Amino acid sequence: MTGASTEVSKGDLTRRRILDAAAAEIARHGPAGASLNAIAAAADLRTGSLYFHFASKQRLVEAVLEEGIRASLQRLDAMAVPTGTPAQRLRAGVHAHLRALAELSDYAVVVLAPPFSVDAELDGFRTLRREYLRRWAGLIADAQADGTLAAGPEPGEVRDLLLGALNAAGLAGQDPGRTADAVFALLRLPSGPGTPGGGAPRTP
Amino acid sequence: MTGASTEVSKGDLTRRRILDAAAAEIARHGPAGASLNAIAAAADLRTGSLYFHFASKQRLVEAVLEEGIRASLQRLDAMAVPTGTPAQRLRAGVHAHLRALAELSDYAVVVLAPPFSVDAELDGFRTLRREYLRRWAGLIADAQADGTLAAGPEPGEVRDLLLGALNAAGLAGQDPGRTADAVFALLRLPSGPGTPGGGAPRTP
DNA sequence: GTTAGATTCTAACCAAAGTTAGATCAGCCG
DNA sequence: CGGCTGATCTAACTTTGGTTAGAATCTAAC
Repeated sequence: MTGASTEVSKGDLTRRRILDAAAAEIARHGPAGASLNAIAAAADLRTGSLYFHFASKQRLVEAVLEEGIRASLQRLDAMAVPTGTPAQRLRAGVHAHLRALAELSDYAVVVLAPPFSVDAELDGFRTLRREYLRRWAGLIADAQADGTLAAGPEPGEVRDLLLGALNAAGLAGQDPGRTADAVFALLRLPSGPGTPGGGAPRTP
Repeated sequence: MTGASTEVSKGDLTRRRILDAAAAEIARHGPAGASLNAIAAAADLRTGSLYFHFASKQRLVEAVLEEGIRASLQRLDAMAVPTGTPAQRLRAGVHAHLRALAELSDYAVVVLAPPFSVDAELDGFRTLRREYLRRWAGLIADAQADGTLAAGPEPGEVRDLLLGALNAAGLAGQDPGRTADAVFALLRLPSGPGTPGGGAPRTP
């Protein structure tokens, strides 16, 4: 082998470059519209070279999807930890999702564009996505039990509505802080002691 | 000419068939992923025959977009007429949007999938879409002035959130009535005398 | 039944996209 | 130094997709 096991090899670097380029291209033109030529050019490579890192275009797309969900889930985990009241955790979740949207823009767009399903989605992606949705349903169920959210509709239903709203705002390039405030105001969430005043919580 | 002017000619029929097929294909695979071969096959035609009805694939896609927005706007007009309280009109608008989503499924998906912008969108489409959004911003502004919705955030911002939520539910295949009820509950909209109990208003 | 126009099919053409095989080059290890 | 492995490039091939030109068919009027 080349280099110590803990080091990032040269290949890992370009692999990342390819993923970034692919995410950008897919976000702009959809999975089908993203050409390997364009991706390779953006990654400063020749088209054929992509095949050293990914077995096929399909695999590359799947890798982008998986990466997007993975990073989103990670952010959700970091912010919506099981501490505080249901309302606080819900607010934290909203902030996490919006931040993921803003920071991973290209990856996030790809992940949450539901209409165009990539056929034969990777198992890893499905699993992570399911996990992400499950996590959210939990947050919502707690908020409903608590009276923070209306108790009528199913948690999964509410989750779809809420994430749909957040995604739309995120894709439109809205400021995460503003969007969060708007959502909380519309839902009439108490701006409790958890997150002050409405601004986004600080995180390094 | 063939046939009286008020009759639907044979060509008009197949034109419609092509549009339907194209909408379905685009909804499933995105504009770039929808191939003329697949569209023609679904419309029971040979690929070349499409060009008698549409000058290019681009034009066909534009026609689908325009058709989708046109039908949506028409439904909104029919239901959210300027009568009743802001809350009632808002509720009517929600129902209209959800019904459009359910009834025009393929066309609607195409219209509201924002991530993948069709380059060089047709002017007619842009105009109609703008009008649709303007209409909604009006509904929301009235509801905010009325106290029905929180007054803080901009109407356009709220509209994006609301439509995003509705679209997500609609794309997921949720029942329009259930979704409407859920939305109203979350927003704590008064279930006033306008639309009874929460069910979707009847319309032939 | 003939004719004109509308509609569809056939059969190509061309460009672009995904894919592959082999050559090339750089860096490390012995 | 000499060879091995990782990484990239080059140059092709194959398929698919959009597009076009002209033949063929159908429909409706005369």
